Amino acid sequence: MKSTTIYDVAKEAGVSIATVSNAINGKGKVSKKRKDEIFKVMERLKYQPSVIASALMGKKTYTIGLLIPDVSNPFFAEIARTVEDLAHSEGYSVIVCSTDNRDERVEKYIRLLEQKNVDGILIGTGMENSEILAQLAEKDLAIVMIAREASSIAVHSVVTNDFRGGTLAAEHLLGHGHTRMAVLAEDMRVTSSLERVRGFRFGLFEAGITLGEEHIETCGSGIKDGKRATVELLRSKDRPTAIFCCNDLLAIGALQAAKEAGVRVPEDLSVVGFDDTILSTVTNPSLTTISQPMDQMAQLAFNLLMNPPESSEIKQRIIMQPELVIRESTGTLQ
Amino acid sequence: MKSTTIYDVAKEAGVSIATVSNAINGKGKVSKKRKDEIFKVMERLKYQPSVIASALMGKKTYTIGLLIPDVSNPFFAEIARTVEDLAHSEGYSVIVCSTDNRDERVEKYIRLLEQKNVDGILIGTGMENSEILAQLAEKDLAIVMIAREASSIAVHSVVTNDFRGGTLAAEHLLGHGHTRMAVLAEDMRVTSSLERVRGFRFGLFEAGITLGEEHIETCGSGIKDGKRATVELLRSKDRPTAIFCCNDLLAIGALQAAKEAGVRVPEDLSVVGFDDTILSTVTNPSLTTISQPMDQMAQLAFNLLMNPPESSEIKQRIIMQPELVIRESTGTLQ
DNA sequence: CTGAAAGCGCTTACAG
DNA sequence: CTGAAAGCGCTTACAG
Repeated sequence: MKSTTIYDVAKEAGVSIATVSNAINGKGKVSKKRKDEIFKVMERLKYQPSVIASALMGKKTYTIGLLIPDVSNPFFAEIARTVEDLAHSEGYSVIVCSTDNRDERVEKYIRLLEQKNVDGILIGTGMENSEILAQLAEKDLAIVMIAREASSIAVHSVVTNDFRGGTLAAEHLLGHGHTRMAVLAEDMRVTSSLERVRGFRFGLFEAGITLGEEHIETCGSGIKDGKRATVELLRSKDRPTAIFCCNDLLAIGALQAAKEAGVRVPEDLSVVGFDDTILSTVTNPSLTTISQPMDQMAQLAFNLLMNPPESSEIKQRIIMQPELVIRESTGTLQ
Repeated sequence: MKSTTIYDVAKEAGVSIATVSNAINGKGKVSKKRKDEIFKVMERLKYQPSVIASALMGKKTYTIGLLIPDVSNPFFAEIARTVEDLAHSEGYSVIVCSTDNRDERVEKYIRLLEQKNVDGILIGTGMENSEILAQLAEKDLAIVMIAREASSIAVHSVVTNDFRGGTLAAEHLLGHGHTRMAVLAEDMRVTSSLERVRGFRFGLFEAGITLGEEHIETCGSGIKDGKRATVELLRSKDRPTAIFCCNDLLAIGALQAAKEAGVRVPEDLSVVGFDDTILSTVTNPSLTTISQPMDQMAQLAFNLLMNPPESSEIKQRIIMQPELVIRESTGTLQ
């Protein structure tokens, strides 16, 4: 069943398609009477303008792309939801793209999004090779990075002060008297993770404690990875009394490893996560973690995407402050 | 910067745009030599065909819509990821639509998807008013329901035997000697929840136990809802010794309520969830739950969407079997 | 095997 | 205020 087109309503209303188009878009001048007539016909015929056709004429597609490592990771699922709601309220749809932080996927997705003429891309994924981004930045496609750094490429970005987040974690742990600590870092592609580690290290450094390379475990970013790495740590002779994990998933893995090893949290081991996802409220003990103001970040990023600043040469970089959320997984050694 | 069009490559290759189009689509006959030439030019010019333009000619948009209650709910986030991967591997993008099970949202999203000419819609959301669906079913848009029933409307669907799932939960709990049980049901819009309750009831009935209406709490579908309802239940005089929750989120709420009330799980109270999301592995105690073969379901639903059976009059209804996953939240009363 | 031409459903100057 | 016409970037018969 062919759907009704602008021709159908034009014929039905006894006007030209140009007039119908003008009426719909509030362009040109159309007499009130004609306009009412047209709208009545549109209603009767259940006419819905084709986004495809109007996009072909250089109008928007009312679609944006959201690149994230993985929607099934609660942190990104929450971002996706927020972005989706914002977009929806402005008539946009969002195409979700899980990249697993893999360059081929990033590249393939971006190409797909370009072919579909999306109006903008929100990038919250890490990537090895920023060439892809560099190429993108040269086209006139709107791009905003969210919760990730765009090393050296000129794009707008909304990020959390990850360094500060790491330092917050360090200070909290130091406050509980810990001195032998370890870090679970995500893999090198995610720049935010690196910053967190740096910040953590800096916090310890300020307190006169050095965190050796051997106490930084670079693992994946899932629960299993965190568990595996923690099993290692707990086995070592100078076992740490506290672990800072660069995301909540890793922290949960740490919790599980501790439980299996009979190590009590927080009595024998403190664990700090990052992101403050729903998961951190669900574990037992619940997770002390560093939170980012995700809703605000999504809001700002979306706005930047839709209404880029006039002077397009200057790229904005909005930095949000993280917060320490104290729950049950941290405490003083007993 | 205008992107390169088929005209650019045609001119560059010294052929007509028709020939370029044919070469790309493998239509008509184009001599090997010309074809090679054309592809070389395309590469050089970094030509990417416009999906928009070809969609306007009645071709596919290579985009599908996924309607779910909420991407930030891990169960649906996992579905979204699976669907996304399947779609992506066939060159499709997926527009994720979180409906909160609210009709206005469902309606608005569907309209949006129609205007964008998506090639199909996967529906995993509940809705009060099936009229929307009925209207949709009349158009020639491909639709498949996943993990939700389409009451009385003729559409393809891939569902879990929710009734059986409820019964499995009942049998498991009965096996541990429980007799005073309660149910946390999601709200009425989600038909799957109703089936689960019915199945649970049936299981008890077969064992000669009647589950009164007063032991069925209809709440929302989030953690908070589950917690609130459980607080109520634990307060009642003939407090239940086991609770069957229609999803994992509710079950987690139950766990939290129990913890706060000093009720031990599973010693004093058993809790069974549904869905087997990542959350169920993360709680402490971890959650006994009923799992659905989500990957398979997504796979089947996607196939049905892309390759609907010939005789389009007959709608398929694929039913998957749920499984009991025993973890730590259930046991014999002590 | 290849190209000229029509058309998909819109929007946008441009006349009137 | 309103309409005829061109054009967006493709695909598809139809000739040759």
